[in-house]
Amino acid sequence: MTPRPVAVLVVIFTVSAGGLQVLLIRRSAEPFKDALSLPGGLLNPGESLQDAAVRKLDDETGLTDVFLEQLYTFSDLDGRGAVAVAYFALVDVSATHLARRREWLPGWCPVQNLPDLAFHNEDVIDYALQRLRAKLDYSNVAYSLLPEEFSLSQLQRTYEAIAGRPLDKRNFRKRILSLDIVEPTGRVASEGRHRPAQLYRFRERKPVVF
Amino acid sequence: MTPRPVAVLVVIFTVSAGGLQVLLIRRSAEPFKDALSLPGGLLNPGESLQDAAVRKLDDETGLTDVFLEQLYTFSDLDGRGAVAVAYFALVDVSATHLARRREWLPGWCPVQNLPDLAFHNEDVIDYALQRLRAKLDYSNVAYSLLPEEFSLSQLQRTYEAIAGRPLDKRNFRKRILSLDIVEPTGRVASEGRHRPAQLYRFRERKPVVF
DNA sequence: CCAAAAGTGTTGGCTGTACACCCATGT
DNA sequence: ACATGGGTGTACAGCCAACACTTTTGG
Repeated sequence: MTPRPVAVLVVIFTVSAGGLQVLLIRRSAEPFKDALSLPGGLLNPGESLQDAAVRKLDDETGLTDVFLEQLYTFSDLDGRGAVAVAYFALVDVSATHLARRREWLPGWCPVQNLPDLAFHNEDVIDYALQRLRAKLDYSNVAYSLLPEEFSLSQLQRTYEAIAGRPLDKRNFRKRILSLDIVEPTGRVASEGRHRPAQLYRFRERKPVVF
Repeated sequence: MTPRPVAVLVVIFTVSAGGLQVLLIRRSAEPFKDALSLPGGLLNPGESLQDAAVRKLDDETGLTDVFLEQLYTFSDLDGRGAVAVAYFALVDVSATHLARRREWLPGWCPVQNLPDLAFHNEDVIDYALQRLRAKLDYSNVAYSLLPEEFSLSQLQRTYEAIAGRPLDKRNFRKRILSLDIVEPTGRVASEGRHRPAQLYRFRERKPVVF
């Protein structure tokens, strides 16, 4: 048993409906048939871990050019044998095209009140959430959760959904602007029936650490 | 090739001779026979990743109760096929008993001026060093690099060896003491031919984050 | 004119950094 | 007596958190 099955798991987060959501699928095979779990699967021959994670993410969301990072490698999720390398990804819900399978559809689930999941996948999600919260404080990862153009209020709502608590508006804007990770586009958003908002975009659409 | 060989690698750091050192071995088998590399090996049947890393660490140093953390999982170190899960460990050099094999002995090598290593192991060490430097700033990991009792000057030298730059003595002491991670033992060190130093010990001999 | 969200500054506390001298010991 | 490392305090600057009102728009 020295050569072992190697799988990748992907924790795909998005912010939607004011909350942080994670993508779950319904398993169509044993073990844990019909239980909910994270998307994942075995490596193809010759495939690297990163490639497998990108492939899985693409399968489920149709996206490839988003934040995707290795999280942790588990060897005890199925009790024995298999090694599972977990990744986590951040996607803009408005850009995703969820897979439409004959079997149970994948769907978004709020990270508050997760149901019971196969293979202790709750632990994997908890770990990913910790990492995401930490990275929010010292990197621009949120670029991958929003459309190209967005208002500072939208950005703040995204941060609040992840942090799980309200943030002070003036302090938030001061901090984001002083970090110089976003720039105004010159355009304004007329969406909503309220005062139009200045739109911004991230200077870099790839991970940057402060 | 879906089931794959799974190996663990261990980056074992210590501070000695005023510098940060890493444990290297000389390979006795192909590929890269006779090249230097990190210690590592395949998982035994039924063994978890953590268990394999602990076993490897014990093989090389005789230590088991030290800081050991998963680092990253590589799938391209040997060009193809094998998956290598890297761990990193911190040991007190005065407590280690290096393995004495018939083959080439393991030995400490300063992380400044590493030689060429098998399997791009330099990259693994660089990554581990980044992580170590980061953790030094927000955790008590240094507990695993020092004997039970130590002076604040010793602790400072340890921090300086890892950071790679001198630190201000008064600021260092203020910070460490205000973090409340160490406590005085009441004993003093008469070692050296100079003024005796107050000895301290870590309150927790396990990882704590600030 | 009302509801809803956008936008905007100041203050006080805390934290991190720079900086220099005296003391105890062994040789 | 001198060389070596141990031990100590202050002052300034930058950062973060708390806090409330005005403006613009659509309905």
